[in-house]
Amino acid sequence: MAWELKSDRPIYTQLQDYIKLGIISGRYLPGDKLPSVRDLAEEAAVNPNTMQKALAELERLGMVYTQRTSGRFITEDIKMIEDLKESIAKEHITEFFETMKKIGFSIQETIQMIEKEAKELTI
Amino acid sequence: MAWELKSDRPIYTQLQDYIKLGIISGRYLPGDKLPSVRDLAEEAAVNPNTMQKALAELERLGMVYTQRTSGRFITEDIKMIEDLKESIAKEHITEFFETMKKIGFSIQETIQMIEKEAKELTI
Amino acid sequence: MAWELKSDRPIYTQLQDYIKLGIISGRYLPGDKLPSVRDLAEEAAVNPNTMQKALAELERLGMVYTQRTSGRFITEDIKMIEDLKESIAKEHITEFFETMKKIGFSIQETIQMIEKEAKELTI
Amino acid sequence: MAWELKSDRPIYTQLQDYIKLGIISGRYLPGDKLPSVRDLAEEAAVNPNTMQKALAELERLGMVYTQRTSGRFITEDIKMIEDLKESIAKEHITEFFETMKKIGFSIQETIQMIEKEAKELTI
DNA sequence: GTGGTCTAGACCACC
DNA sequence: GTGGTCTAGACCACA
Repeated sequence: MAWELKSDRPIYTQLQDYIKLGIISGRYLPGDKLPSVRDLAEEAAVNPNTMQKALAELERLGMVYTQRTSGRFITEDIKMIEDLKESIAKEHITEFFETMKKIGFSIQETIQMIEKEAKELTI
Repeated sequence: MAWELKSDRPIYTQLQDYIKLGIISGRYLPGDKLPSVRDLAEEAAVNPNTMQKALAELERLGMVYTQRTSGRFITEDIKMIEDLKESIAKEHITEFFETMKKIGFSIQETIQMIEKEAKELTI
Repeated sequence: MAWELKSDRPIYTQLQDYIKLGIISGRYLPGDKLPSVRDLAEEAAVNPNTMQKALAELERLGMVYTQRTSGRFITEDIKMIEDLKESIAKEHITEFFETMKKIGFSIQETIQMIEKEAKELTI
Repeated sequence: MAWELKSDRPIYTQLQDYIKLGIISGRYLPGDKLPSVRDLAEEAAVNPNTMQKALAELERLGMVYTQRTSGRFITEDIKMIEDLKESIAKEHITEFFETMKKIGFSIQETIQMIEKEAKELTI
């Protein structure tokens, strides 16, 4: 994983985003066991407390759950994962449309360009 | 103008991007006079030398040209502006596709989602 | 090295010319490491920023390349060096013909004089 | 005439060079009357005293002579003019060879290049 | 008042 | 120690 952390946003929210991405992209599968907080923290080069905070938040959201003594696991609620995937995608889509609008393209023009670009990418 | 400058990338490149955006979005029209280096620097809250560096680079690219003692002007080469607009749009499209791919959507799925989203936005 | 800097032309362009001369004359060989910006600046008795500006321009032209943290190196593109050598020589030749023309010698007369002078110099 | 004066060499010597050039290039003909010191000074945008100094030196060299009450005239000693022309040309030729040597060309190579260039210029 | 250049001095990331 | 960036402040030519 990348673990590229920027300084203009709280670290723990970025950690959350990376883990969420791991879940929705299928790298972490439903029911899988997550690495330990300590291992994840080391991997991301952050303080374990920061990673702990990120995971606690994800747990509050129901994305992961803890089994005492045996570790943290990815939720098995597939619908929740699908919903998260969709909502994150929508965020990026909205942001993308806004960027294109700033450049000077309407939604229609953006659609046209993206379809054209898609054809070139899938040749 | 926004002039939101982050610290994870050289400021002068960000200034370039903002000015490029101003040109391709039509806020600065071909042949228009740009504010003076000093004014732009004050507006962006950076050192005049930094703004100067950004503008010198844009000049090298042909996006602006200088009339000594009277100021800097936006290029009147409309094709160049259109090309820049398109290349910047393509960059964002490519980046967008990559982001969606990370989330777990193929190009085809992304297209479908974006068309669906576009319909909702244009209702 | 000479580093004789005049005040009727930007210093950084003169620095560029000196370094170019060093490259085409073979004093700096392809792939050689240049002295550090600071050392070159001290040697030429200019501000490091000025030397940096000169080198950045040479880098843009492809005459030198940078390996971050380890230094700047002369291009290994021998053809580029040969081309530069030739173009600089042509500039001087053209300028020389113009000077001779001002004095009142045609190109043919200049050729004759220079051949005569060459014979005397090579006796 | 150009009258481009640099600050890295005494002005009056540069004025001498310009006038010498005028003489050897035939713009001022043997026996011609020179403009007045005042007019020449105004034309060159220098102090009349400076121009006076330049002319006095040329007079000492015999390049010009003064007829009281009627002004300064170009020498009618054609041989002197020819000699001057030749010596100035030789200076430039010598300097040119040195420049080419710095670039990395021998006298022979320089001759070859200059003959080649001359052909292109006289096409 | 405009852009352009230069200096001095500082801080940063990288290895 | 390396290149890279940034700021502050100064001076210049030009019209």
